[in-house]
Amino acid sequence: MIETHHGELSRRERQIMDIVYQLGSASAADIQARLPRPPSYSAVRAMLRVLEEKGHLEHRQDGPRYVYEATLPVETARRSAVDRLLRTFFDNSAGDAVATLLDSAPSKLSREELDRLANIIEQAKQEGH
Amino acid sequence: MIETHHGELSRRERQIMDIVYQLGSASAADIQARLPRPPSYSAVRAMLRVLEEKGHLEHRQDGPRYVYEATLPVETARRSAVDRLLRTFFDNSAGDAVATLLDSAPSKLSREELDRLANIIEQAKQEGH
DNA sequence: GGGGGCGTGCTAAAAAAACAGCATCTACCG
DNA sequence: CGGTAGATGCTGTTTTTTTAGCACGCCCCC
Repeated sequence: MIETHHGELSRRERQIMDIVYQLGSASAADIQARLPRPPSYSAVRAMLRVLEEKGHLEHRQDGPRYVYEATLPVETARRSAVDRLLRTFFDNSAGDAVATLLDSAPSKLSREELDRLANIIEQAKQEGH
Repeated sequence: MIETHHGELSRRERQIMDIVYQLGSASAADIQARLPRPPSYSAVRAMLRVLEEKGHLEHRQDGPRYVYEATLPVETARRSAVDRLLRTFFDNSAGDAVATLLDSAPSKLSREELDRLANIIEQAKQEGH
């Protein structure tokens, strides 16, 4: 079984996986550019190779260079990250998490998004009842 | 400046900080019991000492033993963890994150919680407009 | 009052991670 | 053609992490 990017990864490995998930796919140079206190290019490639050996990443050739992607579907990794966040900081209460998200950055939510969310909630009420 | 528990922590350190945040406060034994593939008791205490030196944890005496807590307020760490999740997996869209939370575990949200969330959304609509 | 259980501090060693350098290959361009 | 730029594979070294072991102190109770 392949682990998700948390829990069993080293510090740099985790940072790299985060970047890959964020970008969708990335070259060694992309990753180096975004790594905090970036190490040498060689170092980055060495870690990419390890992550590939461990099964977390895979690469395809894109012109002259390698482009890496996560082997685990992003939905799976996301789900797992959300679960972890819920467990660690919200005592598994999705409601609390949603509340935090909503009142933290209210201005960042457009009218359309708010409507969409209201719909989802409405639907949940129907089903739940 | 003290870092949050992500980004600059080693694997074990991160696991420990997660446990501490989850429990609120914890003894060395508590932590050992919850660590995956638990190392020796001594090892756990050594890491706690390091985390304290680095400023991530502090301890108080509780009867015969030390009880550790995070120095960073849980709200701060939570906020930072949420931001990270948003950035990594939701392209900074709080709306998408909420949607994921809502339709992932709908049954886990009680009627009361749904009402509460609906209120928050309603309020956000007012303000936003 | 002494032995066991349970806690701590400290230190050293083993294992893993992080890193950089070099050799090589290939494509392109003057 | 050659040489330069940019890519990879590989390997060795340094640093950090992870771990266990040992000595010491305190409290309890047999």
